[in-house]
Amino acid sequence: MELRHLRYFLAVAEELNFRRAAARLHLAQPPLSTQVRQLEEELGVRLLERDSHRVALTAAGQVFLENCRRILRDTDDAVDAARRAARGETGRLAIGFVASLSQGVLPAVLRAYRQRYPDVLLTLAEMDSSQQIEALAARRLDLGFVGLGLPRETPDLEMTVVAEERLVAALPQEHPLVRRPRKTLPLRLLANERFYLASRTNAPIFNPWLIVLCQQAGFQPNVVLETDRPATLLSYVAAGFGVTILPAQFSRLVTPGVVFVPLARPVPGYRYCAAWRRESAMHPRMPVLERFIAVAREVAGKRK
Amino acid sequence: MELRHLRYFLAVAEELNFRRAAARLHLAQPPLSTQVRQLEEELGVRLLERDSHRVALTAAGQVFLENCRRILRDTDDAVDAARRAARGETGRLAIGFVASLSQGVLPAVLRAYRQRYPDVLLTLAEMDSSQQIEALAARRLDLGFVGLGLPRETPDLEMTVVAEERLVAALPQEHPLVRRPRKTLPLRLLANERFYLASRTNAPIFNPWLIVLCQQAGFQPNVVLETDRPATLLSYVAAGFGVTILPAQFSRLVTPGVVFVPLARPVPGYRYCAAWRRESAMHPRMPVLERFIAVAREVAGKRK
DNA sequence: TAAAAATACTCCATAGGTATTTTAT
DNA sequence: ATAAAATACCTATGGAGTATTTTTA
Repeated sequence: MELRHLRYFLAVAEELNFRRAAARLHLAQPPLSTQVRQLEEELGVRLLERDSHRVALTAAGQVFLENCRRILRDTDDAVDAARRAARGETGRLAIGFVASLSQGVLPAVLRAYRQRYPDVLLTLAEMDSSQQIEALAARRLDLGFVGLGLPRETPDLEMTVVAEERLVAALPQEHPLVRRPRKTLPLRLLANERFYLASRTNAPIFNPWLIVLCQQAGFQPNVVLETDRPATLLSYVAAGFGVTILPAQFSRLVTPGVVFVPLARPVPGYRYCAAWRRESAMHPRMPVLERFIAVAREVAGKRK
Repeated sequence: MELRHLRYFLAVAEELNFRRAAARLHLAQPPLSTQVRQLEEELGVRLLERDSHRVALTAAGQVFLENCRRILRDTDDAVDAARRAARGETGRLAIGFVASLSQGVLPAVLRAYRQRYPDVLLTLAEMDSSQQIEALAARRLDLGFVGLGLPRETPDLEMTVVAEERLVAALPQEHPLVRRPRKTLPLRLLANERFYLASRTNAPIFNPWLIVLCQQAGFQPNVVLETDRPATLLSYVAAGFGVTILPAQFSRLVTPGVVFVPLARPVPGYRYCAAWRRESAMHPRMPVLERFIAVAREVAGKRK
């Protein structure tokens, strides 16, 4: 039994006339009769009563007709579903992101993507950058939004920058540098300070990257690691224990006794990127991912 | 696109190996490759990634695979459903019956039928015999349980007797005939009585039939028609207004002042039958009906 | 180099066409 | 007599087989 048999039977059952059904199928009448008869023989069931002037469905024919309609509709739908999947319009995407992006590009990208591809099921997971890189390799994630640290080459990943944030130094209110007239602070002026950094939040990407920045500015920073959140670091700064450097968004964490000063050029901003597994012959890039990357690039580009 | 394409793709998708899939399909490998490629070309979508050592599903392939499974299962089910319908195991039957059969053969037949053909949907409607005959012609009923009166030939119906009930005369307690020693009463002894008959309950089958019986017994009965129920007739009898004749089941309606006496042979019993449209070339008998008739005959035969 | 899929070609089964017969009104 | 489906027969498309090449781990 082939779909042809179902299509032919459907036409005859709807027209109740072999000649018209054949015309509708762009077919001569005799082969149509042959195929329908063949179908009946395979089923071992009479589907149509015919005499020379009338064609009528048997009880079995009525039952089969309804099923034929459904099956033929389902095959059309299956073709359509496959095409949509190939176009990246349906499917699943598992996406990771670092917490510090949850108020940045990420919502903008997600909004734009969901609007264009509403039938893709997105799974979001907040994870730190290194967890994401591991999860990408393990195929638990399809794409991760991570902090871009040392541009260490990860040969199995591709990435694109989606956001860049200036760095700000957080200084105690009474610190002499606060009284400088300039709005920005050259990094090298912090050479003798004690740096408080949050290992849990920023490790392992941000902290090494910052240390390299200091080295490029001509000094080896005196670093104290606190296994805690940025807000905690700021209270240390407020207490006058030292200074810290953070992406600009954390200056929203207004803290009495703490003054935020943007770092002067040429200190670069801290960059975030989207990362995904490099495609291979056996694992071509998933269409959904392809589309997501395109949207992410577009939205990130607009925000620059 | 034909079912062949789906079957072939399914095999490859499950084996993830063209050679093994071909073997499973009792087919050589090259035609299998050809067909799968043909399917992909028709869809305009790559379903499988292949290299010389591995075959993997694309996202679209996964979507299509699930739909293929469902469609192929559905076609098998459709074949099965058609066969079951042809065997009379599924479908619908609209059945009519006269009220006086609702405690007779009818429940027995229905019980036996439902047990053997639980998937047939029965629609039951209590109607008098002539309504049923009309409904049969109008195809609102497939089978009717009716009283068998004058065996007037209805060329478009076939029927089979399913029950026969003796007739009883209902006499006032003080009637002289009650004092006869015999247990049964010859009909001709009622020649001079006034007959109360229920036109609503018994017309149009029973009453004419009874009148013919009287004529055959040698008299023209003096008939009073009451548009009412048997219980009402019996109260007239109790009041001494006249007599009535009823199928034996109504002697259950015990009424003070009324005595029931079975009529003597050769007066026949009143017969009920199942009736259905005669089959024609264009309207062969529905399989469900065929089976129902067989069960009805069997159960009616056993009860004799 | 080896294992697997793709390609090249050949063949024949059968879907589909044409001409005609059968059937029922 | 007519209209429709069935039958008979023919044609040719394309599905399947065999032999071979290509590909990549």
